[in-house]
Amino acid sequence: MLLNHIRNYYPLSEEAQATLYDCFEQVILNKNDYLLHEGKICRHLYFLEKGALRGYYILDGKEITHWFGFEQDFVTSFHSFITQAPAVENIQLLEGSILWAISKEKLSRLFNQYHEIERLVRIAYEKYYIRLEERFVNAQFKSATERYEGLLQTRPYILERIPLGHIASYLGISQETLSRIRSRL
Amino acid sequence: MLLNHIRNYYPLSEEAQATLYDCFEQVILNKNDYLLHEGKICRHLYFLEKGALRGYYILDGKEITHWFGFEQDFVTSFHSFITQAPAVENIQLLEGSILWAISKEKLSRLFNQYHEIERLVRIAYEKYYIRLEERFVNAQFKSATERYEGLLQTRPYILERIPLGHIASYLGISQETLSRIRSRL
DNA sequence: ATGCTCTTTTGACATTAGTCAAAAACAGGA
DNA sequence: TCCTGTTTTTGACTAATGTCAAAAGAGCAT
Repeated sequence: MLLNHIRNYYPLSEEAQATLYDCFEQVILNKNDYLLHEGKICRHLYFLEKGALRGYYILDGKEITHWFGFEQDFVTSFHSFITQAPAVENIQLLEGSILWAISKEKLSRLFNQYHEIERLVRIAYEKYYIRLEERFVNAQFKSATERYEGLLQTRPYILERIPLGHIASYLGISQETLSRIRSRL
Repeated sequence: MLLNHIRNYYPLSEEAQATLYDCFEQVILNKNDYLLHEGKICRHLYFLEKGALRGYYILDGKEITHWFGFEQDFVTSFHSFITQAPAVENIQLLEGSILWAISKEKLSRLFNQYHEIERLVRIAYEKYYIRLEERFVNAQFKSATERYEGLLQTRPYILERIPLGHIASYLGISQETLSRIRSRL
């Protein structure tokens, strides 16, 4: 699954593909388990083979879910993973999941070994950056209703798999407001 | 200036530094000139030696300024530069400025030539990503007043150089609201 | 100083979204 | 089926922010 994903989406030589694949280790976790707790340093990047999870942090005593991960996503606490500083967020499983983990050290070694793997990650960052830019624009300049409609169009499956409370906080609105938006449509 | 900046902030071999530097060309523009118009493809990355500019797009007939660039920033329309699709945003000079431009083709050639330059850009993306993540969290989960106070603390110079209307839209609030927040503090 | 333009502030009112509390709907286990 | 805990919806009220219009202030050329 992971190997297929790499093969299909990333233009790597056979050798680099195999070496990359060998660096991942399988992790299996249950619903409500934590992949990362606030305050810990996130030392791994994960590929999510099956399942769902969320990143959230606490603001004014409330949980703010700021991203979800699903099948075929690479996930981590980017801030902590990049800086190796303690995480401000928690990563929690929303469903029982199968993941594949690679440590930051292994990844760095791969960068030295294969220019093409570092390129791949550079390009992956470009894509992540663009997506985050879109979300940023949505967050700051679109109304709650528009954000909800956008989510409906681009990732409707989220609405079926995730409790409304998490989705409301992901959209940056209260659960009551989300409920009212839905009843209006 | 550009060369110094590269020397000071990026760990490159002398050879790579020199080659990189040679790929930039100076651009001088006046206040209110445009570096990029909506609909055009952005083919260059710029280093801003002196001056100030903003990226904005039109939403519901209004200009939305979503970023500013100042001295020593690398700027471009990231979305268009990365995807080579027509830009949705405009980049406009807020002051007469001195810039240095490098084309996407030249940069790609440098990536092939020097692994270390591609690494540098990969790392730069990590930094940009983290900053954008912070702005995103601010936009979605902080109040207008908190966003203004944050700007005051982290980049007070913006407030002296940029008209309030642009700043309000950068903060995602109306100019009137910004004016009222300021009078309260 | 005068007039012109652009920027910033103020006022009155409308709209959006948040909060708190309670009711309704749903889901899973005994 | 009934109970229990969780999720979702509804109601009443409040707070934050937006909109439109007008006034005040600043900068600059004449």
